[in-house]
Amino acid sequence: MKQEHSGSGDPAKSLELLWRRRPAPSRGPKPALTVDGIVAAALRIADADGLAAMSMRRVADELGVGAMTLYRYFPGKGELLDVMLDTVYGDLPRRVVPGDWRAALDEVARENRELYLRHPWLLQVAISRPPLGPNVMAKYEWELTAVEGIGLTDLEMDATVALVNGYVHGAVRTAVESRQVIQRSGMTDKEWWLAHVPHLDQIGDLKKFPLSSRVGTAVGSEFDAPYDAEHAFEYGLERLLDGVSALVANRTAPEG
Amino acid sequence: MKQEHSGSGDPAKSLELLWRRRPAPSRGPKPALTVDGIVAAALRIADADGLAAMSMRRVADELGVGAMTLYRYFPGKGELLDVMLDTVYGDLPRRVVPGDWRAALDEVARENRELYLRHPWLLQVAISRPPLGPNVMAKYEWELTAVEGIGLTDLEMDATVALVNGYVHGAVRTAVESRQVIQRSGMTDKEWWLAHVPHLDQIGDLKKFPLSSRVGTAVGSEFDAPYDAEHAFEYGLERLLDGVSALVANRTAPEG
DNA sequence: GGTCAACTGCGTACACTGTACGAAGAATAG
DNA sequence: CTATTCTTCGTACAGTGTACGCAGTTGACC
Repeated sequence: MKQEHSGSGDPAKSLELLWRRRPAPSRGPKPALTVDGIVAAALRIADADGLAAMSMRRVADELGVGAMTLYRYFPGKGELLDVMLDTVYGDLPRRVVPGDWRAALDEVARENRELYLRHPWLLQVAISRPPLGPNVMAKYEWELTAVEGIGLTDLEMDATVALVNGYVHGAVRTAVESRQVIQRSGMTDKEWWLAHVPHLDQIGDLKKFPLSSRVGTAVGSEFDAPYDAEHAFEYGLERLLDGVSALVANRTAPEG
Repeated sequence: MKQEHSGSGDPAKSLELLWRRRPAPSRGPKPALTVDGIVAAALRIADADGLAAMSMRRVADELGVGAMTLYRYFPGKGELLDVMLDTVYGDLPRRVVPGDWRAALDEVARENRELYLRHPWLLQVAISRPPLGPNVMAKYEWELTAVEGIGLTDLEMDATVALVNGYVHGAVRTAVESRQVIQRSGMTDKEWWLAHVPHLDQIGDLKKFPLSSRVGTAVGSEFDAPYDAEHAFEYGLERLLDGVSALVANRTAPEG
């Protein structure tokens, strides 16, 4: 996959766009479009057909204008993506679970998971140096709230939130890739495995990989894809929170 | 980022390519290239300039042939990527640490990390349904060895290996993205943050995000990028293995 | 040795991409 | 009324993966 990148323009212009602070022009003709309208069209396309289908020409077509018209509203595609990101972050419920850090982190993980599942193209946008729009800021604040006041340092709070977010990203990416490959190929994972095994055994000698054969077969016969993804997510999240729990316990009673 | 996909051709052809079992043709002129030569050229480009730079035309140029010539050796770009993947997996040392599952899993994580750092383009290829070449098989076998015989079920073994691999993928992706964005923008994260804060405060009122301000400042002043990535990796891996540890302890002494 | 089938290399073409440039027209300030 | 600013958008450019078909080379068979 190719990564899609944010706009690298100057901070002032980007923040103006994200916070909708562009001063209305006085002199020329009235603009036919709005930033929100363009973003909505782009989101419709990305949600339905993926990020690869979201070209500037396609978005322009959706709005009934020429492709270059969009460049009057956004410096480039990167900035459009930035605003799309901040916009979908606005859909997070951001429920706060007070008094129970584990339940709160669990909620953070699940809301992020839902968001990725609703907008799979999010998995493909690079988010180091996120666009600092209102919803990106609110999301980070909400996530930190989950681990505030439980004895972690500021640095550990940030690392923990990043850890959970990274985990969710990876888990959903795997699940979505699996879902997409099933659709594209018209084969389940089990069918795919069964189509390969005979050739593989003849050409590469499966007996040289006893653990892979045993475990691979167990996984293939036990799981079908959606169930698998669901359980992998639950399994990993539990391990992760157990790990954080050990740290929190250590911070709460360090003189032991 | 756009995902790059594997070839979807029939298993026989793909496995033939991966295991180098293509019968040498008897009739026509001798081929001027070899599968290994093409893969080596493609790897040189991908390692140096990234996956986006690795176009069929560029690989062909590197070898001094026309673009379409490559299609005599690979059905398409996807299959070339498959063989590239299996090839770099061959560079893993695959050191076995006997008798200590935690050290063994740690080794798995670190070797995978090194591999991703050496070939960052690996982060962008989708690996659900990996190409079943000799090195892909050996890697999976080696990873399962780390968690064999410690009381986990076959399903838990697979889930644990997948969890560690997913974690490493995510951690390295974050680190590499950060490294790349610093290079492209010529700004460190701290400089970037300091360039945004004044505009952000004026336009969006930072006082509404007290935790973000506090933690963000702490992170910004304490870390520079490479140190940050290193520590984030260590921190997360420790949490993860602590979580697995809790499960293993539970399986070892379940009647407590 | 001649013939034919199989094989290799590769030029051209097609439908895409993001976006630089500049022309044509509309709205308003003076 | 004019000058300025602002809009829409056609055209162009350098890329992408790869389908198609042609020219030339080689070895197998008669």
